[in-house]
Amino acid sequence: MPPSREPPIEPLDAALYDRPSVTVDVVVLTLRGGCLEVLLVRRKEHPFLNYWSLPGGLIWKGESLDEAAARVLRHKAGLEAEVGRTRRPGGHPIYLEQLYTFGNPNRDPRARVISVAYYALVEQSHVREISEESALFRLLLRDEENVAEIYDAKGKKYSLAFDHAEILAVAVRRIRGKLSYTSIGFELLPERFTLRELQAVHEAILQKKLNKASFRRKMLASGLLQPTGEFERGTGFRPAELYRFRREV
Amino acid sequence: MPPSREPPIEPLDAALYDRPSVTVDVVVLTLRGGCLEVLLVRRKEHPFLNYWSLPGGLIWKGESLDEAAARVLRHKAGLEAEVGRTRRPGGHPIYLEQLYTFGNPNRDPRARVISVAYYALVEQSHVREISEESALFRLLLRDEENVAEIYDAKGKKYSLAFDHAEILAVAVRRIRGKLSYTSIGFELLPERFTLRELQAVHEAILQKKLNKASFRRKMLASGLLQPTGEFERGTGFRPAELYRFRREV
DNA sequence: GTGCTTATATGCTTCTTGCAACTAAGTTTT
DNA sequence: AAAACTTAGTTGCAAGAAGCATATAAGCAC
Repeated sequence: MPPSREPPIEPLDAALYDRPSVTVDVVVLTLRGGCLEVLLVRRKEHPFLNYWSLPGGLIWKGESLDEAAARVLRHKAGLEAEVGRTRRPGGHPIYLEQLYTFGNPNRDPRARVISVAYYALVEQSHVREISEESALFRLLLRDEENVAEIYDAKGKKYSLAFDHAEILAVAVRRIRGKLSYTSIGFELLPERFTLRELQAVHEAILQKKLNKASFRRKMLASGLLQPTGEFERGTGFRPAELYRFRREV
Repeated sequence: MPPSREPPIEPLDAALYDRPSVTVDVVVLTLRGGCLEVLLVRRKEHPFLNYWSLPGGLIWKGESLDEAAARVLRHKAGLEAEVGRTRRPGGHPIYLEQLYTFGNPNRDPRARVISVAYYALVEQSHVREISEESALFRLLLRDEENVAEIYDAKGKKYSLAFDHAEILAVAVRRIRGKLSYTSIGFELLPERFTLRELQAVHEAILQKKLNKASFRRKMLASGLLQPTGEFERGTGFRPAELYRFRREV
């Protein structure tokens, strides 16, 4: 039997239950200049007026969580995505996946808000800073820290609204973990890319230098790369071969 | 700018928003007879009256998701847990961690219910079938399938309430993934255990045989094991040494 | 052509993993 | 008591993966 001191599992009246708002927040990540960057939007309301925050919104009736995340991505980042993996007009998919759910009772001072966080990996050229109220920021996660740090192009550091710095930390850790046993590393690259670019993606996510020869051997042996026979152009110096990610063998 | 055909991100009236119930469901896993088993409870209400389901409950006011999961575990499984990792009276912690959030609009036919799923790993001797309305079932996840299968001791297969078979599939896959780069393998064992038992845990989770010599080498080299100098007793045949999991080096 | 830079390949060493055979320590059988 | 049996634990070897250094190749500038 359950301990007698505890309240019963079902409270006698509905007042004990919570009926929270549920939102979806999306971590849109891209790679620029060898660093991970995240798309943030400026808040126009209290609390955290004028703070930068993750794009997000309340879920709607009849909409799944995945659909809500895709909608937020579409409206606040101008990106078409779907959890399976859709192809955008350009032909390259956007990777979108549920990350974690944040539900501490006081994470929003106004009311109980539970946020289901998603993350999206987007090729750099497709992230547009849709309005003056959205921008890309450099993302840095130090070892052992449970919040990520955010910097603008000038190196100025920012505090984020709500628990969003914590959400970013969870996102970076998740991506680091999945890098080795999934193919998410390709999601930040255009359809055709060089091995050097692929290595840069891995190095940015893991925040450490990798051995060139080993990296090439492993990638080529994985069977995930399809050589296109084409090469970079106008690089100065020897051009690298372009590869394509081979989905499904 | 966002496409003009889409509704605005913030609907004009609140009728578009959903204000769902939020519940926590807990996947309590243990190991018995070389198989993963899961604790299920029998439903006493419609829908899915008399179906077996995951223990769960609505979140309460002022309670975090982690706390709600621990409360469900306490009341419906008689287990003390906390997400960090607490020690129960016996001295062994219960591993509890958020798994994934399920929010399809029709997963509960009565109303919109979003469920934040957790999973707990429990040493076999501590799982009690608390009442006649709870029991352990064998858990099997076939490759490529997106729902898990549930069998009782006689080998009879059951259908679960709601999307709970899908939740179980996600749980098994998550644990499989984390087995190699975390120490969750120890959470299903008592404080002192043999290498053979540890290997059995890994084999049950991965559902494949492992090589004895390689497994031993890797485990001993990991530095996670502390020999106790003590040995099994009354085993018939040569007794194996007992090891302890060394938390934090 | 030379010199510079980056791409790509190769040889070597080290570490890991899988496989098989071996020794060790108990109990049971004869 | 000795032999047989079963599981615990070790060791040697081969195949594979990963780190490191070096060599060759291909483009550009001069």
